[in-house]
Amino acid sequence: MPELPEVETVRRGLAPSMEGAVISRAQVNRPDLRWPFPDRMSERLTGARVNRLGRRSKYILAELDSGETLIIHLGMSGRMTVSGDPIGLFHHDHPAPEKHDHVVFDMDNGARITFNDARRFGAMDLVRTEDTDQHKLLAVLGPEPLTNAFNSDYLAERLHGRKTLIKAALLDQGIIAGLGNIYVCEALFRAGISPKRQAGRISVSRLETLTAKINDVIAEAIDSGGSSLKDYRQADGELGYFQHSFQAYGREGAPCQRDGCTGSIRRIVQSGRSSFYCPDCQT
DNA sequence: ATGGGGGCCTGCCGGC
DNA sequence: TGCCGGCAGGCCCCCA
Repeated sequence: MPELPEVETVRRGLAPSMEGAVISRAQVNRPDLRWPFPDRMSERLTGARVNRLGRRSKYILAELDSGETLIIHLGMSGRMTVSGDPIGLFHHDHPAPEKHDHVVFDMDNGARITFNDARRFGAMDLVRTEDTDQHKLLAVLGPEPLTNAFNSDYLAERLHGRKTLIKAALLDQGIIAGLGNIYVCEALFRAGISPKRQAGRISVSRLETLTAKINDVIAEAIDSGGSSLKDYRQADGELGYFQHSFQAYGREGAPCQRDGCTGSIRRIVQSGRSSFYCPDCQT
């Protein structure tokens, strides 16, 4: 599920309940997700105050006053939902536990944060906060959209000479961090670039367009997620990801929405993943 | 170095 | 109604 905009939406949803609050109880219901949890994770989290909730790419970073940072990845199916009342004005019961509730944090403000992940491709780890950037999972990440480091000069340099498909290159978190299959499809559609084009054979001017469209689609998706935050606390945890309307992703057979284009969206499989694109206007 | 493909898990959906 | 194959928004790791 979660690419950068969804993870940022989750972060914003959790922040009011977690920042400044102490984890009074950390319930860990199994020894691992994708990898084993760090040693004594529950003990290291219990009693710690969350100074700040940050994000790097698709990772949520909970900076603790213990000097450690909890790194959280949602994988494909991970969800983090809030129940209870962080303001403390009203009494709210917590919903009954559900299947795949693997980690549950009770905060000292009454909020409960539940990490649910059916497929268990998610992950959690603890790292000394000053070593966060050097963590194995984070050290290899490229720049994110919407930062100064991500620009067309950078992209041109990284793609120069690369024979891999542009679709695969944009999914490579070491080149650009935070994109997944959906937003790569959407950005390539907006830029009019075929997912089948070789990464190193795209003109600089088209890479400028691509850079701008990546930034646009990510910013719009974050805004869209943010606009649904008022519903964040609903019991079903629905974040409204799917309210975002896609122009290519998932629209196989549907007419292309680009002005003047009479083509229709096709689905092809590239390196085992679906790509949705318009063969008429993405070249 | 680069790239392609397998594998990790469970749930859901469509077809028979 | 039940079974089965295919598919899913991620990412590490192994191999050529």
